[in-house]
Formats: sequence, structure tokens, C-alpha cells
Amino acid sequence: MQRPDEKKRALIAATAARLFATRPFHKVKLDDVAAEAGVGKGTLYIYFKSKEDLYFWLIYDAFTQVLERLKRQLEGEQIPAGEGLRRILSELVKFAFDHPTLYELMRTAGPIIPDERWADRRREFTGLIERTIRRGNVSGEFDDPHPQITALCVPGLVRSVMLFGPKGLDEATVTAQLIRLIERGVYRNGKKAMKRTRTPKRTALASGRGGR
Amino acid sequence: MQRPDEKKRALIAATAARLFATRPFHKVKLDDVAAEAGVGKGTLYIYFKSKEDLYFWLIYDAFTQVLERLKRQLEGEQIPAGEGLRRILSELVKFAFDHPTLYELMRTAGPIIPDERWADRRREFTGLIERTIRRGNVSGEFDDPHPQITALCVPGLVRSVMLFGPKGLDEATVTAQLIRLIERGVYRNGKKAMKRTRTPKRTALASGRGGR
DNA sequence: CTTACAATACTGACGAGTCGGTTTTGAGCA
DNA sequence: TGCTCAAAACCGACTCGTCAGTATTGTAAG
Repeated sequence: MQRPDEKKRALIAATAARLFATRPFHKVKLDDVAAEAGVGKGTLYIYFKSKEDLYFWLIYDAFTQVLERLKRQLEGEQIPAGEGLRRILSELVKFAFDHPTLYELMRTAGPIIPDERWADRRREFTGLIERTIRRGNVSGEFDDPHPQITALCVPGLVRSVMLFGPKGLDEATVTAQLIRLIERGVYRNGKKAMKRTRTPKRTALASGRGGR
Repeated sequence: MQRPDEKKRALIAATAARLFATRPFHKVKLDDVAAEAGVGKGTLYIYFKSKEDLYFWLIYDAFTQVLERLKRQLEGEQIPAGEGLRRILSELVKFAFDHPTLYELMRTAGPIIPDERWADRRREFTGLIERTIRRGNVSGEFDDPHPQITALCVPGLVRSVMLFGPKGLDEATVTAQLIRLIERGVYRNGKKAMKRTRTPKRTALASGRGGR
């Protein structure tokens, strides 16, 4: 009955994730985690170094899961950029719907995590999206002047909707709408349609130092 | 030295905002807030009921500021929906650049704030955007099947870019790109619709706005 | 008899909130 | 202008509950 640890680690992780998603870090007591997981408090410390370690691990793990799924979606043959973008979006939304707890958890996470690995993962993530857009630009499929900014936006869209959206929203609707938004923003339209958007002037105007 | 208390309240608030933006709630010590504000700890409790109260007040206040500015931008005559949307975006970005601290602070805010006022404000906010989009739909300017979802996305876009974007980004570029994304996602396709938007020359984006 | 763990008792630090003493303010008065 | 005094603002050392983390004990399985 008591040999394999991975099962128990997962149990603890799931319980903790649930609690951390429900209330802020400082309100989650490890006593509660232990109790709800049906585990001794001491056991927690067999699997995790500290409360912060546990918390970090949860987020890192969840994020890694998303990342791996995305990579799997995009690997292989030459998927057209548009298709790639669509897959990214639906994969993200799917994950958010399937694991609301983990998604909510990542929200809390904020960038204030000292660990460098977190930032690395994050960069890897947006890099994936950015590269897809650039690929589309090169192939002529897209025409996005700022793939980096757009890439940053993608997870933000999903986050906002999941976080503040009304409860009734269904996955398909959300996916469709987000895809629509991003796609339109990025695709090369009938040339005249997007002719404008002030592109020519931008550089000159931006002269006046942004902020900070 | 100081007679009017509002000055001091603002000082405390600003200091606290800085600290709360820098580290998570549970790592901010009121002793530090007091020290950095050059104020006795007891004084904090003259102006704020508790740590949570202080925190909540900061966020609520910041959010209210944005909301008021937006309202001011949109009130008055019949601004075309497209122009309204553009104003919303640039106002948000401007605020984010001007008050990075407050903006970052609002990020943290998701945390299950018990107070109903917070949810109200939030609804008021997205409602403003949603209504603008609907107006555009009615006038034929836009053609967005899900104004509500789109409205939810807007603040998310700004957030993502400000939060994870590289430091170098300047306000004008960010504004332009976000406007482009949303606009394209929302406008009725077809050359004539597009053209109308452009006719009135772009609003003065370069309106100064120095960082400091 | 050993291993892995639940249960639980324990402790030490930490930090929110308090309280009594001190300073500032401004009104009333000369 | 100067003095008095009460009320309000202010300070910061102290208190006291709360947990994170640890050590101990009992027990079931192998």
C-alpha cells in the first residue's frame, strides 16, 4: 500500500492546487492541505521542500503541461502558420476549460516568482507563438508588424475571458471568437482593406520616449 | 508640518502601492510600509482599517481612476464607435505607461476580493467597452458576433503586454498594435468599411506624454 | 525488524494590530 | 503677537495569535 510515491505526490499536488486556486497564498494553511489530502503534515515535507516550493512546483508543472501540448500540436510537418495559430488558441482554451484550477493558479503566479526557470518557460511559450506568426509573415500568409506584441497578447486573451467571463460561455464559442480576433489582426487582408493603420508614420511619431 | 491629512493618506497609499506591486501580499510588511513612508506604524491605522483594507483601497482607487478617464473620453457627442474603441485602447495604454505601479497592482487584484464593489466596477468597465462595440455593430461600422467576449479581451491585451513585454516598448507602438488587433477583429470587412475609418485623420497619437 | 506513513504535539519566528505616551494644530482669549 | 489648552494626529515598542516547519509516537504492511 505504501511504496510508490508518485501517486501520493500527485494527490498532494492536486489538493494544494485546489486550495491555492481558491484563496491567496497566505490564507492557505499546510495543515489544511494535509488534512484534505488525507495525509500527515510531515508527509508534505517528504515531497516538497517548503510551502513556496510546493506552490512553485504546481505552477511550473501546470505551465509545462500546456507548453508540451502546444509543442506537440505544432511539431512535425510544415503546418501553415494560420493553422498553427488556430491550434495554439484552441489548445489554450481547451486547457483552460479542462483545468480551471490550474489555469486560475497560473494567474495568481504573477511574474514575481524569483526563479529563473519560470521566466525561461514563459519566454519559450511566447517564443513559440511569435515564431509561428513570423513564419506566416515570411510566407506571405500574415502581415503583422509586431509579432512579439501579438504573441504576448494571446495568453492574455484567454486569461481574461476565463477569469472574468460569465459562467455560461462554452469552449467552442470562446475558441471561435478568440481565433477570429487574432486571425483578423494578423492576416494579410485584401490589400486595400488594411492599407491604412498608420504604418508609415509610426516610427517618426514614436520619437517622444514612451514611458518609464 | 502637515495639517491636511489627505496628503499623508496619499503618501502612504503611494508607498504601499509600490511595495505591493513589487512583492506578493504576504511578503509586504506594514512595518516596511510605515518605514518607507516615513510614518509611524500606528498612523497607518488612522487611515486604513487593516492591511487588507489598505490593499483593497489601493486597487479600487486605481481602477476608479481608469474608469473615470475612460468615461470622460467617451462622453459627449456621438463619437463613432471606431474612434471610441481607439480612445479606449490608447487611454488604457497611457494609464499603464504612466502608472506602471498601479497597473501592476491591479494585476494582483484577481484574488477573490470579497467586496462586491470590485466586481461592480469591473462590470461597469467591460460594459463600457461592450456597449461601444455594440454601437458599432448597430451602425454597421462593426460586425462582431460576440461583443462581450471581445470586451473582456481588451484589458487583457494591455495587461499582457505591460506585464511580460520587453522593457524597450514605447507607448505609441503598443497602442498602435493593440488598436490594430482589436480594430481588425471587430470591423466589418470590405473595403468601404475600412476606408471610412481612415478618412478622418488619425488622432494625435504623438500628444507628448513624457514618461515622467 | 524495518519502512513508510498518519497523527499529533511542539517550537520559534514573525508580523498584524494595539495602546499609552508625545507632538502638532488651531481656536479662544488677552 | 503671544499664551493656553483640548483635541486630534502621530509614533513605535509591545502583545499575542498564528502557522511553517520539526520531532515524536503509534501502527500497519511487508
